Amino acid sequence: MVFKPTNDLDTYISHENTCETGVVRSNIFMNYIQNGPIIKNKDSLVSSFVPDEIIHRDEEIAQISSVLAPSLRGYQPNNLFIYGTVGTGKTITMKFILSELIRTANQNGGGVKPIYINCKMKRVADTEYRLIAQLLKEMGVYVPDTGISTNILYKRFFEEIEASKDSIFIIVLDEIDALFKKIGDEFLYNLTRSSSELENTKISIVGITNDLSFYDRLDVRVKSSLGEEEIVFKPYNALQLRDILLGRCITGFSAMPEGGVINKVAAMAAHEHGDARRALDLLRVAAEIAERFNDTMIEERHVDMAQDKLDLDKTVETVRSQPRHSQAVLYAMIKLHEEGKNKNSNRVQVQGNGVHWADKRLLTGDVYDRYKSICNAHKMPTLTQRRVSDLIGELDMLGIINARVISKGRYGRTRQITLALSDSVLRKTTNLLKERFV
DNA sequence: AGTCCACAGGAAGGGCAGGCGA
DNA sequence: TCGCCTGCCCTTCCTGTGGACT
Repeated sequence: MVFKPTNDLDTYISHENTCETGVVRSNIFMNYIQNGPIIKNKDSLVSSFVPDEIIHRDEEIAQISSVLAPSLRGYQPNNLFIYGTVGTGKTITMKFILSELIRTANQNGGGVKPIYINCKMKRVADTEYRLIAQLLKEMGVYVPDTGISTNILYKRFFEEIEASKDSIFIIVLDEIDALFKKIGDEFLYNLTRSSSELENTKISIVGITNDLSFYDRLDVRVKSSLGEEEIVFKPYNALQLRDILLGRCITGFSAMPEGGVINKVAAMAAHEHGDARRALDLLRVAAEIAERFNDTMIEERHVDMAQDKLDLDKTVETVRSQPRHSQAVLYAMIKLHEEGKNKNSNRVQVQGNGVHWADKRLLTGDVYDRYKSICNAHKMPTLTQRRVSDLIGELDMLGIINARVISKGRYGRTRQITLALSDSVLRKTTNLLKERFV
């Protein structure tokens, strides 16, 4: 059988790693070498890549630079908060500015020490202890993962800071809202209050967040000790996204995409709140798919397939990495969803138009009952409803389900749950969970 | 207006694994 | 080795909620 490229993602995936005979060939990489890749420099096609020039962010760069510039003269910059939705270039702009700041500081004798930490990284800075430990690690100080009290850790941290005489530390906390959600704002208070007592060095904090209401939720005493400045990054529009993509195409591809590809990717990403990260992911995956099809150019159909693949990969991987009980809860929802669908389709056949098409909304109590029966069938201990309620909340936060609290009057308050998965993603997820719970 | 239901969700604490320091 | 510290996962207890029902 000769495999012809199609627009069907399942066909693509199922043939992704096979050959005509199903026998593994010894020259499996030959096609890649012979046909020549579309991708010239993959690094420049990922969202974390910091290019030499940041476009469409001149105003923001000027604003942030003016806030941080006093550090070059030995003065403490104001604390700064940067807001903006996902993929608006906050992180990349900040990293660009930090590299420029270091370069300029080095030319002028040093003294500025930026530390960048992503607070969303699991087991890196998702607790107060880990945050301070990570700050110390960034300063070259070994810290054990556990075993030391947080107070002692703070003490060590400020001792290290003080030892760096006449320096200005700029601590950039990316996704600071994630840390705030976990541990509150005490760490901000501790950092700002203690830093005001330092004699030889100074600390400034730059918080980056997607949450525009973040500052409003801080405690009053934290707000007063922060005394912050704020900058909001607006979403990119389709034209700006197109410019960004064109820039990355030049550095990333040896063959430019087909005519409408860039516009299509830009339009799709602009539709998703001007998300440049999504635009780059789409373009990169489309290029990878085109290469695997041995095509010489990225076409619009590759972009459509990339869109499906990104959604699929993200969700299935998320489900795969969940704890077993979370998977059991999700499996309970999928089973109830399937049964509801079948039941209603039968009823439609029997009763004609008298019954509405599948009511796919599930309730917490039903999900919990089914979850318990799945646990019993697999000899797993059952978690309490309280805990399962939290797991449902986590699945909601991950975007796998939509859960909304409703009141059914005297029949109580509950969560109304719907699956937030497309058909192809649901199929893959169901297969994955069936393997775990057969 | 008061009652009731089926939870939601906050707070507190238990048990566990693992590291540090005396 | 032991006590103390941590994070993590979990349970128990409790109060709050909001719309239907009486």
